[in-house]
Amino acid sequence: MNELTQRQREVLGFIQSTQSRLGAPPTLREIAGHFGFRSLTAAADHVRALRHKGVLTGPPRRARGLRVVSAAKTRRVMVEIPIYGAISAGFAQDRQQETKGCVPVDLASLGIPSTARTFALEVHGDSMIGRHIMDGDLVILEHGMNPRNGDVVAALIDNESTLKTLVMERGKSWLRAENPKYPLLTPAQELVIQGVMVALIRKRQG
Amino acid sequence: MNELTQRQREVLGFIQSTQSRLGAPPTLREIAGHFGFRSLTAAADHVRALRHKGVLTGPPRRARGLRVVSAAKTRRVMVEIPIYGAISAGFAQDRQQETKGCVPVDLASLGIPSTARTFALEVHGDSMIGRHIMDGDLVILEHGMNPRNGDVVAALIDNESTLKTLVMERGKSWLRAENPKYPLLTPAQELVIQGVMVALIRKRQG
DNA sequence: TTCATAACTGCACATAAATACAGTATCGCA
DNA sequence: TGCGATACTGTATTTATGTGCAGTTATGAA
Repeated sequence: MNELTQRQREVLGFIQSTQSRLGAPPTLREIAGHFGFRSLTAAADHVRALRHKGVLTGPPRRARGLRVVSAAKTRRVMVEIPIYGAISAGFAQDRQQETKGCVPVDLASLGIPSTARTFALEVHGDSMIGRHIMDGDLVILEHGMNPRNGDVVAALIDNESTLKTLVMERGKSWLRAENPKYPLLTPAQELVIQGVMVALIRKRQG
Repeated sequence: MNELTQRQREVLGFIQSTQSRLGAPPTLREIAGHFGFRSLTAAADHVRALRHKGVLTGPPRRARGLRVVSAAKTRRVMVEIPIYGAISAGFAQDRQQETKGCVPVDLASLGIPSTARTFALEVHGDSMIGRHIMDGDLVILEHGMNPRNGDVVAALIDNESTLKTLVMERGKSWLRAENPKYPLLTPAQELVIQGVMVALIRKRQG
């Protein structure tokens, strides 16, 4: 009953990110514009559903009157940073339970578009040193994003999340490993692409 | 010139408190209602004055379009990101005027300690590729921080901010350039160290 | 004095925004 | 088969909101 659909999660995520980015929730027009709706009613329907399910509130008939209810859970995009390899097969659903570490990061403040499917990986080892990704770096990824040729993606190999470079050639996709432990090229179709790298954060060693 | 009157401070305070309380800035009517103005123009005048004095911004003719600028001073550390080379000799004082680009970044959310002397540089070229710092990366630096051996620091060379590696040996400090354009080693005493790198942010190419 | 500015009142107006209403299409379910 | 929910298109209507114009009062500087 209280479950949100995929689309509703996307709309809620957009409302949240707009709130933290601009300091005010979006209008129905802005929601419709962001998702490409040609009708305001589409956005209004989603907002009505989110209101009905209790995750949105606020006075009616007021400009930018939306308020996200579960502020503690959802006001900011909290990126979950699992220890290397913690993400396993049942990705989308079980993500919450399987993360061992969690660091809150406000991606909107970085100008990085963040949705409900944004997550992060802490890099272990020098396997991606060819792409200048170092041990200890934080890689921000987006699940379900359409990758482009040369993008760094996370794939599930031997029950571990591994970063690879996506290579598209003659209509086929390959994953180029920068880690000698694995074959240099792997057909992308055989693997689950967990996410596409959208940003990287490196901190000075404490 | 830039001083706010007592009344203007009150209005600004109300806008700020409404923003943090409700998640959106107030409308002119709400401002007028709170202060007992019987005319909207009173509120509009104050907002116009606050805009003119630079503490308020945001798009015009938009519902709840006000945005408080002073966030940089009070709430969040907004990091100024000058285009490469924009930082020149008069560093601390003239920083505001000389920045060409500016991106607000909430460093606290990254777990990076940020002070008034935190700033950032956008990296141009591959001169720091040896430290896996790529073209287009955002380097967050701290001015006045005590550097450690091997830290990446920004130094002023030929009126440009240049990233170098600090090497300490036998009580002496050297700057190791990763850029063939400059001598490999430079005595650190002869140069002004503008800041020590504390973090790095890399975004996916749009 | 005159002028500028701050701090308002009061009204009119254009538009930004939310909402209502009437449909269409798909899907799972009983 | 019908029903409800989801996910939309398209149009119209009402409300909310920002802004413009004209005028008042007070204060302080030229």
